[in-house]
Amino acid sequence: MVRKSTSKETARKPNMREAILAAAEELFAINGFNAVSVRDIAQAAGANPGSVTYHFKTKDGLLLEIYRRHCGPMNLRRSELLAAARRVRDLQDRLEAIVRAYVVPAFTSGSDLAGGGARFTRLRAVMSAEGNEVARKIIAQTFDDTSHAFIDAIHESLPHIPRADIVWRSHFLLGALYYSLVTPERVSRLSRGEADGSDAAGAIEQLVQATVAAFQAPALDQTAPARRRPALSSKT
Amino acid sequence: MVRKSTSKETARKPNMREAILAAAEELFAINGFNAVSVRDIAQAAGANPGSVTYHFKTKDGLLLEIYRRHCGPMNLRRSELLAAARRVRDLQDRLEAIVRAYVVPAFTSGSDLAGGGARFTRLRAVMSAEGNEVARKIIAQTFDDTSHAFIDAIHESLPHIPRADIVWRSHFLLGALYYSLVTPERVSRLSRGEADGSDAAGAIEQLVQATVAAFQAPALDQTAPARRRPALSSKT
DNA sequence: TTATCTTTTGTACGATAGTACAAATCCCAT
DNA sequence: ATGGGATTTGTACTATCGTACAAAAGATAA
Repeated sequence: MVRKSTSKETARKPNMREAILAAAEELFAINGFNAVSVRDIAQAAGANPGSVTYHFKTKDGLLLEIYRRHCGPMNLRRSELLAAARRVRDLQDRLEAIVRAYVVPAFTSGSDLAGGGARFTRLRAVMSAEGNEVARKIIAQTFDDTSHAFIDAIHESLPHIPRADIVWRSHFLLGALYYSLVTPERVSRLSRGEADGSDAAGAIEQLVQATVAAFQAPALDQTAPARRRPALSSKT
Repeated sequence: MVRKSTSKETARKPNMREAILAAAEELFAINGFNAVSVRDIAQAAGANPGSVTYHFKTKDGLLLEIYRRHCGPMNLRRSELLAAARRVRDLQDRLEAIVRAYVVPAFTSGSDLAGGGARFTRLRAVMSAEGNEVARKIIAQTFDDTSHAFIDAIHESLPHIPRADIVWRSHFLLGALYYSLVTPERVSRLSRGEADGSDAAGAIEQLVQATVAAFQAPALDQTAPARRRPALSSKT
């Protein structure tokens, strides 16, 4: 409280560790884990390569710390919003509130961390695509509980839909969410400027609206042997 | 026709070039571009590292050739299916046919190439997440036309929905499609075995059903200033 | 100030990356 | 069979990777 920072991003010397974390987060989220070297991170943070080793021991350790930094606040925020959503009476409104509780923190959580949660969610998307081992372990540990909680909540508000269908649809939701953060410029390009893929609020509204409708789609009758199922090679 | 191959995957010496392409495609699709070395590819193909340089000059050239190999057949198949879908009279059925025309080739095209198009689509997903430059250029050149054609077709069958909304929803479709191919095991895990994420036919049905519903969702009224828009920091 | 602990710097090492290139080998028309 | 182009092999070069580690610098309490 006593020491005021210069309020510029070139903070004099409050925490080199934080600078490295921020730089790594940004670079990993944009270029992936493997394409970014420790030297790249150090340079972006204005630090020495050896300093990264000192604070985080290894490159994996650095990624691990990034996850640790974000997972807690994000899942906490999700839990709060989910709890509130569960109390919504109208089933339609409740479903929307649940979806919103899942989506919003992915764009905005970690409000104290500059840049918000969107960058971290993008990082998760990229790590997922790269099949990063460190990320995979943390995800399974940290996010599966949350995912199950959301799936259960959605299932409660849509009792006539089989759980498997809900899992699929929430999977699609996560994929859509990830992809929106990975290539937002594609939306702008394909819409010829009518939509802005980088506008978080707009993306959230679109995503929530589309996803709620997807969840409400009729159940996929898996007992009936496929009404019509075209193409697809006959074997396998 | 005269020469019969041994029908084992260790084909004696038909085409080392093909073996390298197949190995690279598989490794890139699973581990990403940067995590796979030319030596890894050569070893998986039973070839010498220098042989890769001989056939494809550079690692980028190898990736480029993979794209060239698949883009043509896949977009051709999509065009055929889209043309057929456009002739469907019932608007509801037509929308489903259009979505199916977009999704099915992503899982199955390149029928002559072993493994089908799912591997290539997964590769595209991973390259997209990694922000691969080579991939980005080819995508913009090759897929934007196809994407616009589908968006237009969907727009025709849903004239009351703004084009921007349709762009967003087709973007979500692609994200969901990608993610389904990147981490199919997540579906199996979260559904506790009730659903099989690796079952292409099942994934297609789920994806089509959910996406059609998403497209049919009410238009997002963007003139009205946000019915209710919670959370999200007030600034920015 | 001085002693001690923390942090940063500079540098080096071994491993591995992409690619180049000459030699060896294979394939096939003549 | 043989000559010649296509292909494969083996190896080497340079660059960069992650990481280790000793020395320098900075901070803190006595």
